[in-house]
Order: sequence, then structure tokens, then C-alpha cells
Amino acid sequence: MKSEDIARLAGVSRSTVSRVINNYPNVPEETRAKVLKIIEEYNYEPNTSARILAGKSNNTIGLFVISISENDGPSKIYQSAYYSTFINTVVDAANTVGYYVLVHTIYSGKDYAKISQSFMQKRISGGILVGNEKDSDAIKKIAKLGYPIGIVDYDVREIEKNKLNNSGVIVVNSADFEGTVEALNHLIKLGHRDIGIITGRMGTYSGKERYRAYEYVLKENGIEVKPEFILKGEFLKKNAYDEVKKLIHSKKLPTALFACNDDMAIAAMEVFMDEGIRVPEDISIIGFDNIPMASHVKPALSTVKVPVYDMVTRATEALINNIEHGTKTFSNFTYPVEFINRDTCAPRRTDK
Amino acid sequence: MKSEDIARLAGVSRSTVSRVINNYPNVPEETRAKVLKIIEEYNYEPNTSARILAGKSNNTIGLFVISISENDGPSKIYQSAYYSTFINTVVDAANTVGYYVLVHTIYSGKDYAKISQSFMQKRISGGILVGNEKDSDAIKKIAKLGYPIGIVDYDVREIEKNKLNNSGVIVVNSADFEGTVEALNHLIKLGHRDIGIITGRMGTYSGKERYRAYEYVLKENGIEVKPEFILKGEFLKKNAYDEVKKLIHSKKLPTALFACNDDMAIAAMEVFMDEGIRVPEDISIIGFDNIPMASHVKPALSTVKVPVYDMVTRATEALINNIEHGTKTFSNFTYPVEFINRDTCAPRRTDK
DNA sequence: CTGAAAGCGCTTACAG
DNA sequence: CTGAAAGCGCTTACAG
Repeated sequence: MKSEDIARLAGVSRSTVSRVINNYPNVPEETRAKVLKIIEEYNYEPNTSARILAGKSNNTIGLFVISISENDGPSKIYQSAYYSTFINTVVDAANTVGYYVLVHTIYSGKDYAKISQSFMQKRISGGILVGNEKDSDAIKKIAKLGYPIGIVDYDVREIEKNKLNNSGVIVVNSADFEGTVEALNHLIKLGHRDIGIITGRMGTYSGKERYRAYEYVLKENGIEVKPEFILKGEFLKKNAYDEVKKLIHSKKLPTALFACNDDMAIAAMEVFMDEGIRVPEDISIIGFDNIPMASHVKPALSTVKVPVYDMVTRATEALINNIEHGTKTFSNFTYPVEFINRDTCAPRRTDK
Repeated sequence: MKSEDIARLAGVSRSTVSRVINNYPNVPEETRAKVLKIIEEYNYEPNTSARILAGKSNNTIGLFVISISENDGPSKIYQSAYYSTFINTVVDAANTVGYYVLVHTIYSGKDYAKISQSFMQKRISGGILVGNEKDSDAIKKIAKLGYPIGIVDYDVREIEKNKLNNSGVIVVNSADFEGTVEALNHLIKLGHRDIGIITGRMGTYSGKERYRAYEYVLKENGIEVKPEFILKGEFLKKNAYDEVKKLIHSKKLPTALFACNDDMAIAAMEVFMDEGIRVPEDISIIGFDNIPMASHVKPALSTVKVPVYDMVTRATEALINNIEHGTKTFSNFTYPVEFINRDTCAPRRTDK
């Protein structure tokens, strides 16, 4: 069944069928009804490729989930509680306004080619990029291509530096610095001065910002940054396990620990509790993200809530807006975060 | 940049360019190299719509995540720990063999139209369906269309009943009945006879099977099925909360509770512990799925492990295989499950 | 081995 | 208001 068949059946030309499908105003109601009836009757749907080739928009965006240097094997990205909501949110936001979403995972440097390819093959009209890139050059290169893209968690200064101001790039971030400051100030107020950190991936903006805030707060309070209290977590549970174990067997423990995400905070809690170190009595812990599990662990994890749903929805909507309006100016959204005080923080013990 | 430009630049015809791109054997190495060089140099990528329209496969499958009667609002499907791994698994399995994945969410009955539309518009060559449908008629109708589809969690008997044996439908299930029997037998062995169940959604195959196994095991052991011990959970945490609270305030508690998924089991644990009822000392609990959180809650949840990754990978691979071979026969895979005994089961107390 | 040509199924100026 | 025709960018028999 093609438009020609519909035309014949309805006693009109292909042009008219096309006009009806595309809601042209200059079709009399009677003709329109006649054509529509045949379309309904035969359940006709126009061929997408033909429409696109003839000039219609493809109404499709790509979602590229970048996950380089994650663990291999069947688990891959699925472990991360953070990314799992991502895809659904993009799909919903896009579907709502009639867009389709092509999802890709990027596990290696050469997979990056998939992004520009998808654009050049005209599969997609825009792209959302999310994830931890080792080599941010790849993203830079893609942005320079000039296609509409939205990047979540990216350093805005890269835009200026690379003269991407007229690129139509959208950057959406959370207030990582401020959130970390708030969390750490809470620990300071409880009397803690030996505060450790489990860092995220330093190649990411959020990872860098959270660490920068850590140094900032400590300095503001006249506290020395001790290398032995800096655990390299890379946002990964496994690393947090290993690092915390090492910490426990070293000579001195901090009285509080800030983890750059909840996954690592929860891993730390488990190690401590297995080793008979009580949370929060012996050590206070704060995470970041507020993943669903955060409120379910015992004790419930104090953390910084990131509005992932809002951020991703905004990125998607702004992207589609840019596509439809051909916008070529950079835009940037930063979402506030919120410290949620649950049960993993206690005043510093004065008896030790 | 189009194939004509490449042809001109390379000093050949569009036909030859096309032959090079499509790896036709009858192109001399020298010509091929010449054309390839220009393609590289100009970063040319053929227009996908044009290729498809000219007869190439679209190499795209659709993933339809059906989530009817779930909660509304921003949370929607994201809550379910079960579906989050689903999408990534399909995308990976498809990407690995050069396929693209178009993801859709289906929240209402009329969204079902998206599935057949995607096929008829030639956007996709196959589809994976997963989720809880209220009205299985929709799936039946789609299967009848004859397009290659893979359904996860579906009653195989529906295939025969609807004469879908020559439809190329793929059904992938887990051994829900057997897994439930194994879990319940464990409770029986521990001496329990007052065993409750928090049911799943009865419109799903897995929900039905797990309940059927419950009735089966009880009858096998001469235990009466008591309506007051059947909690309607619908696979939803929220329902489990409410139902368990109601149960606690009724006159008699079971000594063991089987939940049709981990989400509900964990919700039940929380309610019990909040009310001072100890798990497993006062009540034993078993879940289903083995979501990541199952091993993290305290006490660690005993559950039945479902090989979601394997199931979904298989469904995707089998689907693509059917697409490429034009297979028109029904196929069916059932994956074994495994009871994992953690810390939420204890012998029935004899002192009460 | 290779080019000219038809065709894929649409959309949209163009002319009437 | 409407049809005939060109064109979108490819692929692939066809003929040589």
C-alpha cells in the first residue's frame, strides 16, 4: 500500500493524498474526508524514508550513553543507578512531542564515530550526550560539527575555550560545587575536621567540581587537605570498596567521609559496618545523587539530591526546540541541588 | 556531499561508488582504493533514507516498553529496577551486530498504535515488547500483523490459541513456576505452613505463574489457601506497603511471606521492621528477580534470580536472526532461575 | 569491469 | 482547488 494506491482508491492524485496527510489548508473538507476514509480503511501509513528523502524532518534524536572505562562484561553500564533513569526520561520527553529516540551505547573511543555518522547519515536531527568521557576531545570534535546537541554534565568553560558559542550546543549541569559545599558545611557544623573524600572520575565536570568544592571548604575552615584522606573512587562501587578497606588498615581514620556519589557512599558504609565501625557513631558519611537505594539502606544515607529527571527533560526539550528553530547559539542550564539529611551524620565524638 | 560528488571527485560513476560502499566483489582493488580515498577525505556517509528507499534494510529494531497502569507523574516507569537493565541490554545486543534501536514507552492503550505504525512506516524491521499489559488483545493484534517480534514474559499458550505458529513470534520467559516452587519448598522445609503471598500483576504471565505455583505448593503439602494471606501487590512497592500494613493489623500473621518480586519483598521488610516485627526471626521473606538492592538490604534478601541479561540478549539476537532470515516460525525460550538463600529465612518458631 | 537508467515512495513548487 | 512532473539520494538489474 502506497500513496498512489490511496490516490487511485480515493479518485484523486498523489499530490492531494500528500496534502491531506500533511494537513495542507487548501483541501476542501469533502476531499479531505474522502481521502482520510480510504487511509483509515486500508490502514495506510506513509513510508518514513520516502518522506524524509522528499524533505520532511526525521523527527528523531540520538541518545548516546557514553561509558568508557567502566567495567567490562555483561554488567557494563547497568550497574549505575544514575544512568538507568536517563534513557527513560529522554524517551518520554521526546515521545511526548512526537520525536523518536535512537539509543546508542559508547564503550570505546572508536564508538564515538557512531555519533557523527548518525548525523551525517541523516538518521538523527539532534543528539543528547551523557556519560563519562576519558578524552573530552571527542565531544569537542562532535560539537564543532555544528549539529544540535545537548550535553549533560560538561564544563561550560570548554565552550568558550573552543569557540563553540555559535554552535547550538546545550549544556545542562547540576550545582555540584554548591551542593558539595552545603554537604561539607553540615559536617563542619557537626564539629568534624578530619574529613575524607571518595572522589569521582576527574575527567567529568561533576567529578572535578565536587572535588574542587572539597578543597575549597577545607581551606575556608583552615583545615589541611591530607592526601591519605583522598580516596580515588572513580564513581565506582568497586573502587570505593578497595579504597575504604585500605583506609581502615592505615593508621588514622577520618571522622567523616564525603563520597562523590551514593553508590560509593553505600559501598563505604558496608565496609565500615563489616569491620565493626559504626555509621554514624564512629564515622559520618554523605553521598551524592539521591538514588532510590539511598533512602533504603540502614542507616538511611544523607546525600545531595540531583534533579536528574528535570535536567534530562530540560536537555531534551531544549534540544528539540533548537532543532525546530535552527537555533545556533549556545545555551546553558544549571539545576539547584538539595542536601538531604538522613541518618548517616552525627556530631564528632569528643571522647577520642 | 552525496554519492554523485564522490563519483565526480573519484572520476567514476555513482554506480561504482555504490558498489564500493556495498562491498560488491566486482570492483578492482585499484578502483576501490581510489573511491575509498575520496570517501575518507570528505568524510562522506551515505544518506540512510535514500539507501532504505532504494532497497537496503533499515537495520533498526524497536524496543517497546509497555507500562500501563503504572503510577503517573515524573516517576513513571523509572522506579522499576527490573526494566532499567532491559533497555541497555537490548541496545548492546543490537549495536553489537550493527543494528540501531528505537526506544518507545507505552503508557496507554492508544500508544499501542505506535508499534504497528513504526512497522508500517518502515521505521523498524522488528520489535521487542516487554512490560505489563492490562489488555493482552493488543499484543495479539500486533503479533497477527506478521512482523518479526520478540516478547518477553508471555504465555506461550496464547500463541497456539491465536494460531500464531507461523508468525515468527519469539517468546522468552523465565521458569517462574519452577522458581516459585523451589522458593516455597524452602519455606516448607523450614517448617512453615502459614505462608502468605504478595501477588504480582495477574495480567502478566509471570504474575500468573508465580501465583499458580503458590497454590500448587500449598495444595501439595495439604495446606489450605487462606484469602487473608493473599496480598494484592501488582508488582508495586506502594501496594505492598499498604497491604502489609493491613495484614499486620489483622488478627493473624503468617510465619512466612513470598513476594512476587524483590521490590515488594523489600517494602514488606521495611514495614515489618518499622512495626517491630523481626525478619527473619518473626517472619521469613522471599522475593523474586534478584535486583541489585536485594543483596544490599539488611538482612540480605533471599530471592529467586532471574537471568534478565541472558533473556533479553537472547530475545534480541533471535529477533535479528529472524529478520535477516525471514523466519516465519514461532520460537520459544525458557530460562532457568535459581533460588538464592540469603538472610531472610529462618525455621518456623515453635514457641508460638 | 562499468556506466546510463529506472525505480524506491514520497513532497512540493509550478501551472492551470 | 488540483494534477503532472521534478526531485530527494541512493541501489541495482541491464547492457555492453
